[in-house]
Amino acid sequence: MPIKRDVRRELMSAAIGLSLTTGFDETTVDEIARAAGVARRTFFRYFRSKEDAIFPDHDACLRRVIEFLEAASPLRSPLQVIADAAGIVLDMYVKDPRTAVRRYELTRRVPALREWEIAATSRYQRAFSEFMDGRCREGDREAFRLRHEVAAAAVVAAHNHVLRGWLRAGGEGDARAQLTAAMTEVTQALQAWVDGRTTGDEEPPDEVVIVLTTRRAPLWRIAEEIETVTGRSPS
Amino acid sequence: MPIKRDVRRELMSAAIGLSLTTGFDETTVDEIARAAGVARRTFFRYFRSKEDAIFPDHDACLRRVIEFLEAASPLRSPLQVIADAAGIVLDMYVKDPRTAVRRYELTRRVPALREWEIAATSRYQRAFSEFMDGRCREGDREAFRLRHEVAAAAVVAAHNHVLRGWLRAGGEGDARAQLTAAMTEVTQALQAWVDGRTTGDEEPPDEVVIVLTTRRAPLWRIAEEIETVTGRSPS
DNA sequence: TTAGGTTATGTCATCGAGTGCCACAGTAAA
DNA sequence: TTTACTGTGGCACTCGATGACATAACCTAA
Repeated sequence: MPIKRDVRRELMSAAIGLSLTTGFDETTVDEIARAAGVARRTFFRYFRSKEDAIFPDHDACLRRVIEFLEAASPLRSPLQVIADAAGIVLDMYVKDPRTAVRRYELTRRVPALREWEIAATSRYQRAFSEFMDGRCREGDREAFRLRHEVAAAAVVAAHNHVLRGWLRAGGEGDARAQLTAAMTEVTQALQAWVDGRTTGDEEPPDEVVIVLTTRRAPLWRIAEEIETVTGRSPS
Repeated sequence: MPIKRDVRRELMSAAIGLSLTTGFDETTVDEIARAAGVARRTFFRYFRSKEDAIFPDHDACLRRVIEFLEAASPLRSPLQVIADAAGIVLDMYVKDPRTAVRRYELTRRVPALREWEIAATSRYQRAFSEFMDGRCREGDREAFRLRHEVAAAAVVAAHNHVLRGWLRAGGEGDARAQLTAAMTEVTQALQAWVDGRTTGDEEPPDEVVIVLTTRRAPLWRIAEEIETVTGRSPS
């Protein structure tokens, strides 16, 4: 039984390799197909375009991201969820550092590829933004859309920041840890605004008082309890 | 003396018009050129590609934005400066609402155009980010790059939010005022973090939620109740 | 095993975007 | 007028991308 060749993988590898040595524009689809041992027409059965062959995993990754978002618990903060979802994208790069770094070399040199990747990341951004819309109370949706779009853009920007740093370092270092750190910064900076806890007009922060009681308890009893706990009388 | 025709403008107009009626992919460069009364070869002397003919002003606008950034007073907050710079981009659309709306129709229908525009806006974003880097003390640059990239992404996202809203409304309404309002929100939410006044260590102010329940109630029931009352899920 | 169907691949033809090269016309300067 | 420059048209060519059709490989059921 002959081992089934991974034609798709071989085409991608040939596309990246030839583009790195000869240049992306200078490499024809014919050459890529021949290097992978298939016909030119077959190339276009695996990839929609020549650029597509350089980033073959974004489609599948986007699907995984959307699944992740849909499966996320409604109890979690939407901002935290999309910050986690960015980790799925990062993983796609991290799991094959060698290819990722080679690709990075290419995208730095070829504008067409840079724009292709920007378009790809914009799809994640859109998915993030729509997810946050969906997790929002319907009546608030319009009012919060700006915050959702900004939050999605911020998370994608933070992801790209970490990714580029890791790629510039040659694929060395703990990208996941760096992503976590970056996301912590971003979410802390944005969480309150995204949640609508700050309107920009800024009331002083309230203090949390948790009272455990029963529905039968009379009001004066609750007041008494709050007073002893907080040291002042509830207003 | 014959009035010199604005061939570039006529080509753009023909490209948008024909694409709206016949479809962008279905319209050939031949047809666009003929509609503008020039030869096919001339088209490519004015535009690098067919997509370029739909958005002919982004190149000049990006140059204006960069000039504005370089001319901005170093005394002003960089975040405020890029928020203002976004106004230059918005103005490009607003000064010709009719064309802007027609273009919007096109970008919604043609993925290639959507991606072209996303690539264009990413150039503004990059300019914003690099500007903030440049206005930063050299030693802080690395530490602040994440914040700069996030801030640039946030400003661009806010701009796009306002722009899309205005376009969906058919080019009616005071887009500039809406942009100012959106930028006020965004800058207030980000200013402290971008300036490094907060390190992200402190907690955002919490909101008071008082839950009256019984000790017997299961956790999911409480979560459900909080969600319906506050409109969002507890984290 | 064979027949029948499905899937992956190859061949061929065609369209159209984008580019290089050369020619020509109008215009301004010498 | 000659010279030089600029805008334009015509032509040919490459190559990305797609559709139509043929063929080979594989799987399944009888």
